[in-house]
Amino acid sequence: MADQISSTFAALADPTRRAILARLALGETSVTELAAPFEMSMPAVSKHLRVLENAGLVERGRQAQYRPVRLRAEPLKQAVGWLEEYRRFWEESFDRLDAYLQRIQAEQATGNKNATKKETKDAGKRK
Amino acid sequence: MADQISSTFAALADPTRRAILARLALGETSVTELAAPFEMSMPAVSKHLRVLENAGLVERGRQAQYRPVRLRAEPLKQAVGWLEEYRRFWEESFDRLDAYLQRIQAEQATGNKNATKKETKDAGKRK
DNA sequence: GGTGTATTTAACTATCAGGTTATGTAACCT
DNA sequence: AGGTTACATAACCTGATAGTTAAATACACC
Repeated sequence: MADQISSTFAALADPTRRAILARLALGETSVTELAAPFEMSMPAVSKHLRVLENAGLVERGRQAQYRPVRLRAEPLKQAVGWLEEYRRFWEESFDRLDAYLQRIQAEQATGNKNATKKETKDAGKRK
Repeated sequence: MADQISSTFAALADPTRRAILARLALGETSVTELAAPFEMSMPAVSKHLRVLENAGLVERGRQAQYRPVRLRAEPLKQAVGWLEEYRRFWEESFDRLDAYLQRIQAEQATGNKNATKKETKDAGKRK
């Protein structure tokens, strides 16, 4: 089995599974109800649920014939933690030209040395 | 081809690719240097880069024989946006019992209304 | 105890992902 | 021009994913 964060991201890579999680955010429900919106057989949904369960993103209960499914969001926390490391990169809001300009500017200013470290002085300038 | 967010998550689901992105956060570099830490052939790394590129997570330049690779973090923004929708779920810091207690409390308070039409009476009873 | 409902498991198929080796291509370096 | 360096592409293999239909299981209800 893969590491936790890999299986979390893998689970999230499928639109059906993301839709299932979105539904579960409204509250625990049955497999049949989860399956209803999809043009897909029940066993297919059952498999998606298994993937989500293996990733720790859902838990399953037992209640009469029903096996209620419930969201477990903890793994998402870890995923967001990983992504946050990159926040500064997208917050620099750069398109390619900006990036290029910033880079050569930085290079000229510092005599190069750490040209890839980005200096991004006026990153907020877009438009 | 899949939607943007699916291919972003799919790209992030592989540890090699996450390591590549982590390296790129330190600055743009060559394919060979990216490949160095891995026990894997160059073509394998090349494929990973292709996946990252298709997901919009890297850009590639051309500089003599080198084809420098550079991080593009914008798609991560969207991914984190999706995840943020679930933040409240993991911040509620709940184990299953907590979740159960919160749910019945809410149900009692609101006269049931959004109990997922299932009443989930003793859902917290695992074992 | 048989029937209906909810869901899983099994068996199968097709496609995709990640790896390999071998070969091709483009730019640099005498 | 010929060799080396840096990389990509092609062809191939293997295992995992995503779906299917059909059968099995579990419980509720009469």
